[in-house]
Amino acid sequence: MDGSDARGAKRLRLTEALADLVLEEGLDALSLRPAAARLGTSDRMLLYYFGTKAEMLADVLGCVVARFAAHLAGVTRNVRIPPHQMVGFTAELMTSEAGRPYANVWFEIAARAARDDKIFATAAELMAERWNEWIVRSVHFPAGVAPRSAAAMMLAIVNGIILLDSTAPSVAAAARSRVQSAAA
Amino acid sequence: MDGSDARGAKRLRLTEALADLVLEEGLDALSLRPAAARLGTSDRMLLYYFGTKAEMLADVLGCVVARFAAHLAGVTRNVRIPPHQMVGFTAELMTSEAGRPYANVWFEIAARAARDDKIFATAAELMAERWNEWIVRSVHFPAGVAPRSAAAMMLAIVNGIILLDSTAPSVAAAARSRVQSAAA
DNA sequence: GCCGCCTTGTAGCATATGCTACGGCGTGCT
DNA sequence: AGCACGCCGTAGCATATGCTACAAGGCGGC
Repeated sequence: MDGSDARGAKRLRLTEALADLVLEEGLDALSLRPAAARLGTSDRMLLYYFGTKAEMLADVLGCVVARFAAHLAGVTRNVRIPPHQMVGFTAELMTSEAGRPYANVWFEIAARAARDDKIFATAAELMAERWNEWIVRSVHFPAGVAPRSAAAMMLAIVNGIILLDSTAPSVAAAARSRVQSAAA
Repeated sequence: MDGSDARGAKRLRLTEALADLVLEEGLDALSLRPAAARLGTSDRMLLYYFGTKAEMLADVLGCVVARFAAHLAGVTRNVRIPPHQMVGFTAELMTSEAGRPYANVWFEIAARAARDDKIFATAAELMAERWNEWIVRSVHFPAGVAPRSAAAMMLAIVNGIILLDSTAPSVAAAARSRVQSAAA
């Protein structure tokens, strides 16, 4: 019984290891031979366990999204964040050392999703959805506002800030200062 | 005189054509042989005029950024947009048929800039900077607000919205509705 | 012991990619 | 006419990439 499913177990372990790799080096690190070398195996094995690179990619993306959701959930375990602090809080979270890897792959996934790449599109949608749900759960919205819409707005602002933060830090800093004053 | 600089002129024409290509198909379309085929020449010629692929990339990115700035300027020629409409206006602009190509390459550039890719980093910074300057010029900010910071905040929100729009349309729609009500 | 299956290594293939070497063609200058 | 130089095509190289073919080793069941 364990022997029959050992393959699945190993596939999962490989997926986790590949997710580590992607989170610190980006999607380009998923080339079969280099990636396999990092894990101490061969491209031959990756194909054996995943069948095809596309399937491997799908598994790894799913893993990354799951980890991201778990990461978010872990940060706000039993904690509610006041609405006016959520944007700043999340922006800080995503630009911190722990959050940057997720932000970076998020950008890569989103960029490819924008070209009609189905596998990235589904991953991106899932990731954004999870992210938004997390905001809904972590913020206590005042009565009268639609949580999902308000959360989406916050998510958009956070996304914009971290995107600018990765490209034009001075512009991002200007935007952040604005968030500060708005929150006060 | 014209003969001596014919090379530079042709290089510029190639750059423009490559920019067209990139804007409609993405950065991956810049592989030498496929790109050259699209332009009716050979990879040999691209190397001849640009010297190296890296230089070609730099030229094309510069061209794309310049065109983007020109596009923005053209839309608001002699027009000022009220502050409370700028976010919605720009979001609409970038998700329109004319704007999407710019948004898509913007995401690609930003994603690569986030990994320490210098050439993309400089292009991304320039593009964000130009974008922000355009907002500063196109909006008449009330006295007492720092134009650059306010523009940066708007830019962040727009970025977030179009990013979500390309990945999770339903979330983006929720965010947009929020912008509408805030503007009213 | 032997057979069969799961796992894994070694080679190889077909294609793609950036770049180079070499040579031909035409134009303008002397 | 001859010659040099700018332009360009053909081949080729070295490497990378996804994937396949073949075979060897190991392990459990009969």
